[in-house]
Amino acid sequence: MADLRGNRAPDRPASRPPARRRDGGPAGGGEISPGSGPLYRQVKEQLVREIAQGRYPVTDPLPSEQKLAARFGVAQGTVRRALDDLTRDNLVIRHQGRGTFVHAHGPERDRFHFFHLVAADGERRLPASRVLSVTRRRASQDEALTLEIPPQDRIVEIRRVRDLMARSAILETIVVPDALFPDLGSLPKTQVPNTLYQLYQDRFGVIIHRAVEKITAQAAGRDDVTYLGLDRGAPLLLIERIAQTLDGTPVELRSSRCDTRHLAYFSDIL
Amino acid sequence: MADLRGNRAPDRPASRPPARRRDGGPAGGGEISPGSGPLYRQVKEQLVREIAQGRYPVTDPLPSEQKLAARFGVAQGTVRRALDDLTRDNLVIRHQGRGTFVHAHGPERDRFHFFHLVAADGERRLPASRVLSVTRRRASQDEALTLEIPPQDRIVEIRRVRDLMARSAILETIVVPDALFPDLGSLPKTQVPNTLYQLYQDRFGVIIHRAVEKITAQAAGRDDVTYLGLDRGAPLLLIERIAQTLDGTPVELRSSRCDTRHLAYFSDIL
DNA sequence: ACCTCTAAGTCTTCTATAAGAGTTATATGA
DNA sequence: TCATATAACTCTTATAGAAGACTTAGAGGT
Repeated sequence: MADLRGNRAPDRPASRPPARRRDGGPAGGGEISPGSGPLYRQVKEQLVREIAQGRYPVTDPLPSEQKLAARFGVAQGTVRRALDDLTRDNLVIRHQGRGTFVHAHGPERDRFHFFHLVAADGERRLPASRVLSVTRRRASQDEALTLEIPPQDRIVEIRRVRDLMARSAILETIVVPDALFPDLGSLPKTQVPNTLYQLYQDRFGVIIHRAVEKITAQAAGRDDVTYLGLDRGAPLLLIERIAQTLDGTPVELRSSRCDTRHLAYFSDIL
Repeated sequence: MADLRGNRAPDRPASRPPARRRDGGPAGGGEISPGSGPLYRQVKEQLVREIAQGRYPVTDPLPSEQKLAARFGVAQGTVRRALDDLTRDNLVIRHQGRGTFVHAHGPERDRFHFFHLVAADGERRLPASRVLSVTRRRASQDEALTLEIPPQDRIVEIRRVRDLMARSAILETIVVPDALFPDLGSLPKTQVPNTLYQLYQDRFGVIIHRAVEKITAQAAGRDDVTYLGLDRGAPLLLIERIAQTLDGTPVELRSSRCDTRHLAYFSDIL
């Protein structure tokens, strides 16, 4: 495997990619053989596959542009084009002189990229968490449907309250498939870290790549009164998030009920 | 003006850019003269300036890569790098064989890029608008501050109700500086179009480029009861948007009060 | 003997250039 | 009117050198 250039002769000079153009003439119709479209896109898609299957640990770099170019049988610039695309898709991060790394989760990324709630004073801080419960149970019909797991499959549910500015501000319920996160359900409450995505990544090899959030206004119910100190029926913000991995598999359901008296959701439209 | 290559000799062959590397030797210190940083970034910044000042009407294309390369005295690939950046910043849109155009507003872009409210059934539709009033008045202190205009300056306020699925769903108040939008305040209610950003662009040459939205939950007040048919105190979503032009000048304040019983705000985190 | 600093070397990504291929619109002739 | 060139444009690929970061060998001090 490796060479993307299709069914040409395997006489690659190894040090200098041949000055080919495209596979197949301009008249040909199908061109389905080894992958169609621009070379750089084929390279990109192959790299996405490899990253998705966890081939490159976040601690050490991907093969260099030169190595990848040799492996795929294309020019270094073509690999570079693909890697640039991966960079703007937030899949990898590159450091001149050091190498290219799979973009890992950490406090920074979780705070700025995946956490959009900002205190009234404008300060962006990651809240402290107080875990209420960690339980293992069977998925509801809705949960199984959105997580794309068999009905009645086991899931792990984490409930927690997050404090912002010494105030209980967010009541959060997190649901993940038990199959993907073995032993997570047995984790003691005190051992659940604040930045869960980092845990998913470091302990279970699951990298959260994108998320979709649905935001509505709700009236405070019993739990909201208990844990957030809201009046019954007071307006609160409900954020329902579905988080996905690289290949689009939904792996986490998260509903956050927020007291927006001292808190707001911020969204940038670029 | 034009040539970005600094204070070199003006002996450019016009058809073939010289094979230079950088201005100044590696030992030199300052290098402040014509602009620092990579060439492609200088080209990009120059293009942003020209686009921001409305030099290229949205109807016809920018100069071709070759022309720009000749004008700036760089290679075509360098201009291309700059234009690619502008593409991913949503400033321009490119069509192979046709040309490069300033990315214009229209129903499509307004619907998918700047309108994040989606009906419960998942359908994405731009709502119909019913304009309540168009008035000219003096800016409040807050409004003047966020719009960065002199206090007490004149502004135009548009109030309207937007219907989604034959239901009054959004109560919207829009505030823009009168100075930037002459005669907008005199527009009859029936003449206010649905997609305002297209109007800003086509009639006033103001291109909205990015926006920041702050979302909170609120209790329904008197107006909400009147126009949205909500019960007093019922929870609703308040979206406060500040829209900016290319150069970051805030030009529009928009507050949308949404009945989220049949509507939700969607946010994609990529 | 051991530690510290320095400099060369090597490996990495970044920048700039070039040329040919593909796409689209327009002009031209049957 | 329709087919066919033709011109103008962007897109793709390739190559070379520059810039940055880490490794390692060696000098010099303690």
